[in-house]
Amino acid sequence: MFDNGAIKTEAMLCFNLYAASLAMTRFYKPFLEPLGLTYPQYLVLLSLNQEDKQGVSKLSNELQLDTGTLSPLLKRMETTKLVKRLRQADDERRVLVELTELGREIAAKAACIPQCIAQSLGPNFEEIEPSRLLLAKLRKVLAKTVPPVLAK
Amino acid sequence: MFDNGAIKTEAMLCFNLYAASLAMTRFYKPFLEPLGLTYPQYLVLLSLNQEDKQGVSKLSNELQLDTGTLSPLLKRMETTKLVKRLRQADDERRVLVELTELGREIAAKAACIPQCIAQSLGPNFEEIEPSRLLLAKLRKVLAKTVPPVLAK
DNA sequence: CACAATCTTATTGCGCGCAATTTGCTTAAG
DNA sequence: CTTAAGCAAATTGCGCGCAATAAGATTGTG
Repeated sequence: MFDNGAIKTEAMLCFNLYAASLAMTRFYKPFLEPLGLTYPQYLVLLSLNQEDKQGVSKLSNELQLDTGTLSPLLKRMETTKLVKRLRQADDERRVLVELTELGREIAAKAACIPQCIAQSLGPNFEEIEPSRLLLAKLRKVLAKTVPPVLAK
Repeated sequence: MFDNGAIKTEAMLCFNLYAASLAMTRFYKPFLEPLGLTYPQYLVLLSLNQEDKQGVSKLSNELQLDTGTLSPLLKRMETTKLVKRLRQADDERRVLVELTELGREIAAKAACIPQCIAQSLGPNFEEIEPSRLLLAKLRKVLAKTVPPVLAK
């Protein structure tokens, strides 16, 4: 109707990114719930299935989540028997996170979810998937660009 | 080195979306903090600046956040004097959210942030911005696709 | 009018994200 | 050996997201 000159959230990259990410997490939920997983737990499981016995800081670096997020998350995954946490013998500061047998089973079941998602979205998925490369680039650029308010 | 056949998070659309969204929110933080805003509060402010006196459910629909998120968020924005909440006279169920004078001032200051971000990212931004349309599409497709596990 | 069904918002509870601080361990320097 | 500096993980505190539930207002039906 009228346009008061204000920015439309719809027209902003950041809002569409934010809303799309939340929508994706919601979409995964019915797939993950039967497996007793939350979305970030699912990512941890995948990362460990790809490379087991990572330290907390390795996972932190891999998934770009800090220890304030990961520590309690891993504790919960330990109580649900998905992982074990063990102190590294030669450096007791480090904690290695290892998949249990159950963890590997759940990871195996979870492995097909991305294809399920893709299939659910049908031809739309083919159209959208190429944004993955742009998002990977965006994520890296954002991570390494110095916040300019602080620069100098 | 070795590839055990497991999925790489790096290769997944959903992970890149998730990580990029978090990275974007982090990137916004130093711009928003001086204004006393969090990222979702910033979105609410923009939405109200675009159209004032929206009901809670209108905002919910606009930003795709539910009332469990918005109710306490709006309450916090009321205590920081950014908005006022008033019951609609002819339907007391409804709550209209209105920008205060301060709210409009902060919204005005916040309006230039996207350009600041774009400028900070330099030529990378031009490369990445086109993903906005794909993300908008993704968000809509995800919202209206019936979760297939539940379908039938 | 009575009263059930519906609608709108608020509340509760839990799991993130993340800044700031703390704890325990390791290494470096005197 | 001692002590300071640095590192890895955990804890604390707060603000989301969101499911589930509740509370209050309105509408529809008899």
